[in-house]
Amino acid sequence: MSKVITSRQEDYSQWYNDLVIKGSLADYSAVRGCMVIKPYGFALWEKMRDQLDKMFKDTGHVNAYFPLFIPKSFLSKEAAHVEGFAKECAVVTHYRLKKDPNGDGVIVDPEAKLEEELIIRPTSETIIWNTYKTWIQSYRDLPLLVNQWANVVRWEMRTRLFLRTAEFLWQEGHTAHATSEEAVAESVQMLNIYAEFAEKYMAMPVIKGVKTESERFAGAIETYCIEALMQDGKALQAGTSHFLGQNFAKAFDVKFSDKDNKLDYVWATSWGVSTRLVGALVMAHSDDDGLILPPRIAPIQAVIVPIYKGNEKKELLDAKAKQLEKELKDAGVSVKLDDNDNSRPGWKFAEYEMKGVPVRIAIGLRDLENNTVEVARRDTKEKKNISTDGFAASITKLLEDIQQQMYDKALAYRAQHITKTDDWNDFVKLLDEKGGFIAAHWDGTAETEEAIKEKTKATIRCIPLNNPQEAGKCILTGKPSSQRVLFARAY
RNA sequence: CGGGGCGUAGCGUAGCCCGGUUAUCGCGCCUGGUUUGGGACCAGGAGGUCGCAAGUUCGAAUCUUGCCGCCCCGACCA
Repeated sequence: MSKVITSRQEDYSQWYNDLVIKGSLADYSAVRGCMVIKPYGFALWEKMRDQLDKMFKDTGHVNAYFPLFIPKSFLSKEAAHVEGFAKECAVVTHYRLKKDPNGDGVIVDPEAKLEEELIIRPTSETIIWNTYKTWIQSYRDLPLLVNQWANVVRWEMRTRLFLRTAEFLWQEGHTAHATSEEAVAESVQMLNIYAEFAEKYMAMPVIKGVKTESERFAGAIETYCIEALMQDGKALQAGTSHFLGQNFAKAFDVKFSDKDNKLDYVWATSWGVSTRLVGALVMAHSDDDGLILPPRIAPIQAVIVPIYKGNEKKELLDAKAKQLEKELKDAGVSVKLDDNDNSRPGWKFAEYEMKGVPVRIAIGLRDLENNTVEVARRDTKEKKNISTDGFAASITKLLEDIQQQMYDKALAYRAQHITKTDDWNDFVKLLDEKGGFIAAHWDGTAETEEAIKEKTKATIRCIPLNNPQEAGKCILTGKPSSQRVLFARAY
């Protein structure tokens, strides 16, 4: 027993850390607040990235790359934007080091001070809109649909692996449109893509909604979001899509001529998801034995473990295992045959459970005689023997079932954790004892939202899209309200 | 930045209160052998600036002071 995971009940935070570290997703690094994404964790991110990238391209977007550095003056051009990010920007002030004349090390060369300091991008709206100014002249240049995969830096006071690190990987889409309607439609389209990705691939149900003014992206007119629910009852924002109006076009003077040769500012969107999704995936599904990964995102979908006694029929067994591996590969399953002789089957079983591999296939001498294998699924721990006739089809079907059942389970959990209440004491009690989303009336003011946050640490996660309208009274102030909004404590 | 915890081999730790041979144990690692249907066993072996620095002392992992780093909780945020 070399790897022990803290149970969720004992310490949820520690459980999460254990999973990330012991599941080989990431390591702490020598840099405060930054992590090393290990190969297995990166493979997971790559699976997400590749799928999202395909979905972006299928909707007409193209990839590009903009600089890591942003001139300081750019950031101040959009007032709300600078306000939102100023507190967490890393700044480059010099471009050279030199030998320390008083010691062995190096020091910043005071002679090499930059004329204008550079900000490490916390997001790229400014550098991109500064560039778009030169790309856009006419309505024929629109829409401009660009995405970039990049790293960004936000100097957070307190960090958590994947959920909040000083540097993280993400994609940021930045689009320009001729009309407001078209830009809004783009924001909603991307929100739908995120939701589809979360639900179909990550098996993680999400609620689509809009943010209140105080939770809105700095510089946006409207922020759309998908909100997911974690197993400890806390909400997690899994993706955002912003309708930016003409704010950045005005700040960077990006105008276009329409068909009637009239000049107008262009309309913008931006949208992003990050490596935070890895953290969401971990917390949405996993258990006290390790990760549980949905088949469509799992780097390894099935692992084959041969079990032998000495060298008896070992060649036959090896041949059979290789044949099964090939059958799965041919069927498009990402499979690993673990015939490493250094660790024994029991160790391998535990290890692949830790890593969340959806399906484990064990084959031994008994199976060889019976033309069977033992198949174990990670999500339910269920084991059964199946025939090797139609093997690949059985496994493919099983992977689909697991994907579906993981989603259904998460959906059922969420359904049980959206609670309506109209009573303040009940509201507080629900937050403390049950968790999850609480659907309650709100008078629509930022003051009330802030007061609720101070009293309960719960924030308005979103106002769901197509939210039913219903007359009621604000949960805190009793003032009239026209709809319920979703409150939760959040990551 | 405040509160709490911690720093001893790759990982997890004992020893510290009450200073005294060669710093404990487990896992992992290396060599050889036996094993393999739920984290194997035997034998041998390698591996240490006890977080860093100064001080007290004949003598410091242990006492004193300062510093550094990490984790958890809170304020900030995705």
